[in-house]
Amino acid sequence: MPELPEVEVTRRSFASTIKGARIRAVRLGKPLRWPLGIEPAALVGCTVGEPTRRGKYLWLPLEHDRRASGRTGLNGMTAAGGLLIHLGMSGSLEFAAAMPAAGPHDHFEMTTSTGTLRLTDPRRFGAVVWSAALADDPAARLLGRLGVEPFEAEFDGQMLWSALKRRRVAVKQALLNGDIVVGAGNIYACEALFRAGIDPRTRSDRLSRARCERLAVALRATLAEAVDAGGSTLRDFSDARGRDGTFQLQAKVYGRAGQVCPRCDGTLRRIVQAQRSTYFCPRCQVR
DNA sequence: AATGGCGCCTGAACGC
DNA sequence: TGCGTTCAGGCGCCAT
Repeated sequence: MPELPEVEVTRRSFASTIKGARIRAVRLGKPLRWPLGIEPAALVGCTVGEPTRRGKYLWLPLEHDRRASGRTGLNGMTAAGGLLIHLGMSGSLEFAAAMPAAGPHDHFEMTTSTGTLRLTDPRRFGAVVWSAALADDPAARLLGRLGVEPFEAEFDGQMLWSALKRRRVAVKQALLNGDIVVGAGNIYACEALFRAGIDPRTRSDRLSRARCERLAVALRATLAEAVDAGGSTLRDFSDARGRDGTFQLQAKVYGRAGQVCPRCDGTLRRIVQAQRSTYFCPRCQVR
């Protein structure tokens, strides 16, 4: 499931090769979570800038190219702005010079001068949305509720503590919410809490400042290690060059109910919080 | 403002 | 073999 590491790994795998590419054609498959918001033909002729990431979203800036002639959109206009991309639950991007024929789960495809970018997303929780600017709607509305980036200096134990002390939900849910700090989905929230020795059921406002410090460090380290491992490939994630991730092999608790805790020899458990599986060690993760 | 629950989707795994 | 059920979970949205 694409969380911050998978999105970042994907970004790095095609950022430099797509930068500067001229869009030649855009085709859509079945509807994704939200409509594109612009005529696909209006994107033709734009040049793709450097892809960036915010939380689990990717932003592909599009620029006008003054030298461009040829195809234009409605009223002779081409679209600048950019594309906000979310991989949802089952999405992955591929960018390649030669692309096999589109399959039934390929729902967005953009042919450019240096290769084709394709979004494959069987469950269609993902989205590709055009926005005139990152600061304008719809991008602004989608990104507006997001918390801080975990690798920014602004995110630290103090900041986490002051945000959590106003919440009463379980700390696992607070992490998943993404309005305090972005990036952790179910896998990395579980792993970070294990690393910090914190019971995922702990009420957010009951965590001491020192434990928030540990959690902030643990979350950062977990996400960084996952990026280094190329993300987690549980089923079908791979980066834009088709490379699988390996973090699932070094996960300490996720998906390991019944196994021995790698730290204390207790038995790992699976519980359900907010209709989602939580994996943890009831012995060495304390409230 | 914070919180809990719902719905969107499809494929895999499972029980009968 | 075939069918129905459950599960996977990101996240906007709604009601409370």
